[in-house]
Formats: sequence, C-alpha cells, structure tokens
Amino acid sequence: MTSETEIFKVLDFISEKALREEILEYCQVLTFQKGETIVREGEYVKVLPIVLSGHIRVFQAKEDREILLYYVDPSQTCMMSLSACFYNNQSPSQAVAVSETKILAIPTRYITQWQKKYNSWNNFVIKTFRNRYDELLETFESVAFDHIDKRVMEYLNHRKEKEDTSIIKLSHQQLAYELGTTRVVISRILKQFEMDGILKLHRAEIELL
Amino acid sequence: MTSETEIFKVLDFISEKALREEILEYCQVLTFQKGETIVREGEYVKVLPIVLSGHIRVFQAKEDREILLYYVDPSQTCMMSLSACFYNNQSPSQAVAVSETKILAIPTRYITQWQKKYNSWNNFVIKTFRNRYDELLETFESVAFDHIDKRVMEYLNHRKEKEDTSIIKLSHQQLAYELGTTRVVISRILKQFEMDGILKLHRAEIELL
DNA sequence: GGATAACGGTATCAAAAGATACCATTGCCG
DNA sequence: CGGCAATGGTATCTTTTGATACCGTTATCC
Repeated sequence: MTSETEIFKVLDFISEKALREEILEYCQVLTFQKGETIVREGEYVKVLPIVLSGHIRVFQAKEDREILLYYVDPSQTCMMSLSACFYNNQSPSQAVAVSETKILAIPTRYITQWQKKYNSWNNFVIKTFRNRYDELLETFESVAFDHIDKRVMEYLNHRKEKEDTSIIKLSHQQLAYELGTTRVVISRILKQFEMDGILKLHRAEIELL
Repeated sequence: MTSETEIFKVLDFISEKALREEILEYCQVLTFQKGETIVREGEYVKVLPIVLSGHIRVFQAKEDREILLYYVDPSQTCMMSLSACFYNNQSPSQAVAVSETKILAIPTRYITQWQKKYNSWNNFVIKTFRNRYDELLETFESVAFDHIDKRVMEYLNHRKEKEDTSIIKLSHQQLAYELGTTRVVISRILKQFEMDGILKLHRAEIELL
C-alpha cells in the first residue's frame, strides 16, 4: 500500500513529475491505529497529513461533549492542519483515526513552496480550503437553525448516501458525539422516529426504511 | 477616495507594480449605500469585492432569524465570494453594506490568474481563506457549546475591543440578529446583566462597566 | 461461567430558549 | 402637533434540550 505507485494512485491529482519526486524525497508515510489521536487540540502543526487509506475524524471537544466537524477520506487533507501550518499555529481541534489509517506527512515548509511551483498543488490547496469552508458553513447553519431531530435525520441520510446502505452501524452514544448532544436525547429522538415508522433500531445499528 | 493613490493606500499589501496596473485596467470601484444588499443568497458571484471604505455585514438568514458570520472591513474581502467564484458557484449567504461602502470589484477570472503571477495576491487569497475559516470555527464553537448569555458577553466585549469604546450603539433587536435569536431573549439577558452591575442600558445603546 | 463494559429504554425534573402578547416611551416625519 | 415606527420592559406559557438515575439486555473477556 505504501509503494510509490500506490501513493500516486490515491494522489492522482498530482500530475507534475517533479512534484512526485519531491514528495518521495521529502515526505514520510505514517500509519495510525484505529482510535489513535493524530492531532491534539492546541498542538503545533508541523506536517500536513494527506490520507492515503483509512479515515480521520476531525472534531471539537469541550468537557464531556464533542461535535463532528468533518471526516478526512483518502486523497484529502485536514483543513485545520492546512490552516494552522501556514502561520505555524496551534490546531483548534482534534483528529483521530477512525480505522487503521495511512497518511503522507508533508513538512509544512513545502506547502507554500509547492504552491508557487506546481499548479496541481495550488489547486489542491485552494480546493481544500473551499470545500472545507463550505462544509463547515453547512454544519454551522444546521447547528444554528435546526432542531436536533432534523439534524439526526440529515446525518443519517448523509451516511446512507455516502456508504450506499440503509443500515448505519452506529451506537446512540456515537451519534450523540457526532451531533454534540447526549445519549439520552438521541435515544429519545430515535425511538420517536421508530414509532413514526421512519427507521428500525437494532443494537448499535440503525436501519433506514 | 477612489483615486489611484487612495486605492493602493488601502490595498498596501499589493506590492507588484504590474498587478497595480492590471487592477486599474480591469477593475471597477462601486459604491453601495447604507443598508444596500451587495450579495444575495443563491446569487451567482461574478466579481470579488474588496472593501475600500465602509463595512459589509455577511450573515445567514432563515425565515425571520438571521445570524452574523463576519464583517468585511477595508482591505478585506468576502470569503463567500472568494469561495464561490472559484467554481462559479452560488453564494450561500447574504452581504449588506453597514454604512456607505466603496468596493473594488474584481472580475472572477483574474483571481486564479493573478494567484499564479503575483506573490502578494496569492498570499492575500490564502490569508483570507485562513482567517475566515478560523473566524467561522470560533463562531461555530460558541454556537455549538455556549449558552446565549455567554455569547452576548463575548459579542459585546469583542465590539468593545474592536471599537475601543465602552459604549456599544446597538438595539436589542440588532443584537438578536447578530446572535441568531430573538429580541425578547436578548432583553431578558441584558436586564439580568444590568441587575448584576455588569453593564448599563440606554436606548439603543449598551454601556459596559 | 461469571464479571464487566457497552448499549439502550425510560421516567422524572430542571433549565434554557422561544412564542406571544401588551404596553410605555422615545424619536421622527409630514 | 399628531401619528407612526422603533425601542424595550415584562408576564405567561410552551417546547426543546439537558441532567440524573435506574434497570434490563447483550457482548466480551478472563
């Protein structure tokens, strides 16, 4: 999985040969186990991680609550890191590996260098900023204006689309963490949905009808 | 205010002579009156507005509620527009002139062109993305985790710092719009703060003690 | 097989926020 | 000067969400 060809099979947007060579020369492939923390809140960011395989969950935490910001999937990078590394800043949020995850670790000094030298890299940076911003804005909107029941439905439908399955493997507690609320609230709402015939509850599993 | 020298007095970060010339050749200065809408939600974005004088308020609205995203002050630009114009997208939020506002309107086709040609322009674009993202994240955090009373205090202190005065000119309704809640809720909280001796209420004016 | 942890159903109570309504005051405009 | 809009004080009621507590079930691990 970490051979040259495999790396650029995932990072197929990197077209320049010279950039590929620089990547092989200066970057490292790191592996994180499921549940391992990749970036801590307040930590200084020294490398930009691009996901090669697996998934990273980026979230904000406060006391015993947490709320999902987004997932980083293969060929994507973490907005926090990108933002933080431009000015050698601290990360405002946490990142944890959802499953075993391999990342390409790019030392921050190359980010801006490559932006000037390589078109595809500049596009990648801009696209990341853009997409993550839009995503955050969408989440913001739903947190600011919507009730939790609607947010639960939206979250489940989003998962359904993304994973192309009606059965979402997820405990009530996990769902509470995703949306920034508590388990009891989620159980209550899901039960109501089940009574309305919208879904069926199984152990650590939600079946959309 | 719209003479060449005045423009680049505000946009002093633009160092390249060639870029200054391109700006003068291809861009227009537009004036908006107080309260005038600059960008509507869902509208396609064709120019990137950089504020020369005055202030723009960018917010999201839903039914009779609205919530502040950020202000655009002189020498800054609107994140929405920047994001939207990269892919010829619709604006996800609205922008209104707070006071008489002059902007430099840059046709979107130059944004990426200049990014490659001019260092200072690329920095401007990146810095805008970065700062707006961090700002949004901060607002998101407070909406997700904090109660309204705390958000009211934070908003007022922020204004106090920014404007360097203890007297904030603001009606309860306006404050409700900034924070995405209703007038009655704000009046209730402010009254409580006044009873606690934290501030003093005047008509359309809040005095921090 | 028994301890233990994860999962989740549910009841009760409290707090936060929103909805509505009504009225008094102030400022402005014709 | 009279009307009208903006401002804001306040009371009442409801809804939403959160906090706590308790218990039964299921899975997992020695």
